[in-house]
Amino acid sequence: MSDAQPHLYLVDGSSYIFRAYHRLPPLTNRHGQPAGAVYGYTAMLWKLADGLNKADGPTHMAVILDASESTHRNEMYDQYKANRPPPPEDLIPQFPLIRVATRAFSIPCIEQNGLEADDIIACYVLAATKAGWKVTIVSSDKDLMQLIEDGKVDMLDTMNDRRIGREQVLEKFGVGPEKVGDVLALMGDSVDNVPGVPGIGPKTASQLIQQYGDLDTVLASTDEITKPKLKQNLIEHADAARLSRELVRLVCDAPLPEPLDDLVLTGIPPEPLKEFLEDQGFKSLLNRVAGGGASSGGTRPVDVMASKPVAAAPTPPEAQDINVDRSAYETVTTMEALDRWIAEATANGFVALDTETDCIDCVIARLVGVSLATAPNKACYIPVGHVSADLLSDAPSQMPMADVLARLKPLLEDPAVLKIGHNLKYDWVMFAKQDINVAPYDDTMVMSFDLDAGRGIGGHGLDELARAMCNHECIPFKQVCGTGQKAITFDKVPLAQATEYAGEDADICLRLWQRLKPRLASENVTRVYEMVDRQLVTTVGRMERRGIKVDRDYLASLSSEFSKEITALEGRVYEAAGGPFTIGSPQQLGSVLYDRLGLKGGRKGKSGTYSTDVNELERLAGEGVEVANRVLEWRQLTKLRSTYTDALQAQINPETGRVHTSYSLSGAQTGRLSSTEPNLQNIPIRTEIGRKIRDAFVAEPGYQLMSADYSQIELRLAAQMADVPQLKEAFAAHEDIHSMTAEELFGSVDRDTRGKAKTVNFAILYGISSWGLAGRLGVPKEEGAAIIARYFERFPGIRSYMDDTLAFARTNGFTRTLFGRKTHFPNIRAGNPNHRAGAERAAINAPIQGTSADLIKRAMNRMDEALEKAGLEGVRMLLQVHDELLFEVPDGREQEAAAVVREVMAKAAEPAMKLDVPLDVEVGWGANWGAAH
DNA sequence: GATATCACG
DNA sequence: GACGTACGTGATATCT
Repeated sequence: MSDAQPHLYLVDGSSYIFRAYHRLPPLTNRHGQPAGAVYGYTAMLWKLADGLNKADGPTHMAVILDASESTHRNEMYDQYKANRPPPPEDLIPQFPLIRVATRAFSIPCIEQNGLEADDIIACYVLAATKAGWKVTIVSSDKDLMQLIEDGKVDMLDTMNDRRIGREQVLEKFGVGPEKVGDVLALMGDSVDNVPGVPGIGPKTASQLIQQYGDLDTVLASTDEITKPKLKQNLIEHADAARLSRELVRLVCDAPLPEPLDDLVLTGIPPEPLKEFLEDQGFKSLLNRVAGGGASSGGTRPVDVMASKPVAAAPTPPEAQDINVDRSAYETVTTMEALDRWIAEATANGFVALDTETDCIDCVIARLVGVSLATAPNKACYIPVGHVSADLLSDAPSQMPMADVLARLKPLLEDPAVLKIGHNLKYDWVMFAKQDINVAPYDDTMVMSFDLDAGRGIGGHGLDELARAMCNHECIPFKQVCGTGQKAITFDKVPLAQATEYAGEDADICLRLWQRLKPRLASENVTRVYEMVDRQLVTTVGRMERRGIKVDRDYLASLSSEFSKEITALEGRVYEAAGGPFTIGSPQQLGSVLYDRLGLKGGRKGKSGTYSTDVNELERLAGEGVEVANRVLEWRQLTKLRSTYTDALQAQINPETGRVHTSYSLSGAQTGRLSSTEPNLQNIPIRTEIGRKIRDAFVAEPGYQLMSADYSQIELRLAAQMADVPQLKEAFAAHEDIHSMTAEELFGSVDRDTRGKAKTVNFAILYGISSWGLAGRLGVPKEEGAAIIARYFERFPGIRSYMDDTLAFARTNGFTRTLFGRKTHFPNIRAGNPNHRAGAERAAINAPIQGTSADLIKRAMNRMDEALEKAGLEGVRMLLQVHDELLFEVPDGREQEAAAVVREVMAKAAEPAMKLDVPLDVEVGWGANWGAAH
């Protein structure tokens, strides 16, 4: 390359690591320090340096960093960058590692007091172009776009591999690079706190500069401007605009800290690099060095493993056989024996435990026995509530429950003894009812969920895990208690059998813990386990115990109201159909509609039966088929009656008079909670008639129900994670996001375009297809495709977010949320394109839905303490519905409670993370849930 | 136990 | 270029 033109690559290191930090999972290095951004940075440098000797690759290279806090800009304007939040806590330790990484590549790392990285870059650009070199700036900072010159200087955004030249600048700003500074001066920059002119954003700024040529001319021509508000702002803030122009002007005449020729790139000496990669534990990169110097190949970020596994296993770790000897378990019926087990557990420092009860619902269940395990095959069962199996025999010999609990309490609350449970929420509530607060604890079900969500081993139940991880079959509950009519409760199970069953549960739980615990660190899920999900066990346990009051009489009257209407509707449907049939049977209904009445419609589904779902019925109704409407109404009312008004009454706990749902902590693969028996996360709200059900959820006398929900949280997170400036700015300005999208996509905002934009926004979150979108919007598929294309064009970050997420998922078999939660997608590499496409859509959605779940979980974990601190211990958090929390608040304390709740929810990401988008929370209250919205 | 439908975010 | 008609849940009724 002796006579080739030198090509200098200038890497904007500071801006890169911020973006890498937000875009990459929160990985840790071999020392357990956060290293996600460092990893991303290392992979990027590798890729760049690998371009040596390739067409348009670097011959010279340097990394530019910000050295000092204060520069000449602060002398001009003391508020410069004053609003900038401190970096996230787990990014701070990564800054120094950036220098270490750069040195490991033997690439110069340049910083200079009093100059920002942007200025140093400008100086080098000027010097290099004067010498006839080509320059590529590796950054996506819009300030640096001022430096672009066709054929001489371009920019490279390595996150999405995009080259930025004059054309791209024109596209973004509507003006060439030489005028970018004027546009920036008018629009200002909230991140750097460059004031700009109020009311002027990118659109107006660009238009003014296009019209008048430069900033000074704009400011001198205010009398030509017709819009009164704009004119006034330009006059009033002319000085701010001039100051802004100076703030965004890059210094390009400072002396170069290192001469140009010293930046030459001759190749990367392998030894220092190897040493660095080994120290960090970046195994996949290390393998490439070992393969022989700078090699080629993709540098997609892969999971950083601590010491053991080399790459993220696409399949779960293999099962390891265990030997279970149930005959070794002991039935404890004397104080002496109990004390022996307690001493053993205390000396051990940990103990696995399980409770047996007479009912699956922990709020009403009574304790029957407790099992403990201190080592494999070393388990015992302590019966406390067994009764005789029939009227003829006596109850088995056992200690009084009160005595046993009094002895167990110190152990269960001993801060030096870790209590290990499987789905410990259940056991925690059982003991909480006896005034025992089990702590500290681990939960093997939650661990399994955090490690293997979506991994295709089914659920995370003890029996399933024993099978998948240990090739062991647990005694089925059915075998002990029977099924159907003959089923008995556990208190009637003979002690010998009970001991084998219960002892096994504790024994297996302990073995699972021994296998799962070390994987948390090595597979980088410690953070989400410790900071989110483990704490949630007791948070949710407390909520389940509280329950929510339901007005039974009101539900009963709704029920009969619905019944009357249902009967009336049935009469009309039968009349139209020419005879009675089972409306609830889709088969019969289909045959009535399409065969007997001869309506036109399609077959659907493998079974070859007619589809009669809402879409079909609404289509028929639209064609004037009256009976379709009646069936729809009938469906709605029977659904409401059977699922809600009737079922809910039956769910009221006779002891508390309240409904206690059970939240599953490991039910939803994305990290959401799910609610069962009853499901309180799908109480109607979308239709007026359905909303009446919400009015049945009431507050105790002297209390109000207060609802607090995150506004548009998933779209906000999409804006954050995909790093879409327009969306982030719109949220920061509390604009209506669907209107803003409508403006961008269709050029105008009215009811129709806003509605379409809303659909498009959701489509994006769910992993879009042009067919699907077209179907939803009722437009031809070409138009659907065109809208998607326009969306990607207007919000380019979305495209790269999707590409990056899918590439990551394909490489690693899982995705991660901002807090590191993993969701696995075994089908992401499926041969069946249908399965694969499904996995891809789910993989695009999971980080967003999952991050939203992480956030509200963090808020929930902090809520009780925050309320207590504010003197609001009377406020009780009752329900969670994905982005909503429902509270019971003493009359008169609503305002105070709202303030605390809002604060905790809005700051849920902190201090681990500082989001660019605000998390707005809408709060309302009233006598019932319906009124609280 | 599978399938269809529909309630929610 | 084919693929398919949005992501995540749980409850109920009907029919096999």
